[in-house]
Amino acid sequence: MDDVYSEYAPIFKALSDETRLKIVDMLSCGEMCACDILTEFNISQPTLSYHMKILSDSGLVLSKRDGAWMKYSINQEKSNTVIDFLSRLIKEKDDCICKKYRRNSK
Amino acid sequence: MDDVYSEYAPIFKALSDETRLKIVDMLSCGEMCACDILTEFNISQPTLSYHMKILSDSGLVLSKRDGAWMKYSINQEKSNTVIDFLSRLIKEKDDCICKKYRRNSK
DNA sequence: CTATGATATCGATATTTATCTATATGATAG
DNA sequence: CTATCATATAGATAAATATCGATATCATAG
Repeated sequence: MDDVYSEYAPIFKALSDETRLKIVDMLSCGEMCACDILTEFNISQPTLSYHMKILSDSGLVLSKRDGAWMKYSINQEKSNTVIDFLSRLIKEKDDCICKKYRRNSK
Repeated sequence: MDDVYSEYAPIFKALSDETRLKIVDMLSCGEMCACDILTEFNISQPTLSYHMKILSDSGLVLSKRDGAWMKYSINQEKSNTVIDFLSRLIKEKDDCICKKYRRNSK
């Protein structure tokens, strides 16, 4: 019902860290393996693995194993739903929650 | 330079909490005062004040004093820059950081 | 002025987050 | 098989976050 908020809050949390934002940007041209992503940051391998898990769990990033490597890529569909959600969130809409708090509603 | 990431990370952090997402939604039809927002949540007045500060600091929400009340509203321009940022982030682009990590680049 | 209502700040605290080192697991090459 | 490379998990920890009750500030009505 109004659990769109609890659905999207963790996705924005995934985007709320500069390292993860940069990773998403790095993936925007196509898939990369963890080892190549790692070279760009001054973080340990477990820390990168932690960030990739958060991005994967959020649905924004897809992962697949390719032999010894993990290949990561952007989930464009999911990402677009986030953009749509945010676009709608900030705009007045017919079925808007905010009508509830204004005159001649209810 | 690549501090777009550190510029936007705190904005997504502001959006990473269900209470704050709902507040933004409530503001989407126009301004509301803190006291009216508060009635919709089971949180204390100081907690709401804390959330409103995070939203205001992020730039997503504007605040102005109106007598004893604080009136909050969405900063549509700022919000649109966030949507644009996210749209660009997930898409391939000419000046993309990800080119750096691929053949015949540098 | 002063009482009241609205909001902000302070101090404390439980929880969550980001990070590390050490270690385990998984895959492949020889 | 076993050594090696890539990744994940476990355990520890410092820092950040969300929350509260108590109190301070600010604005207005009387």
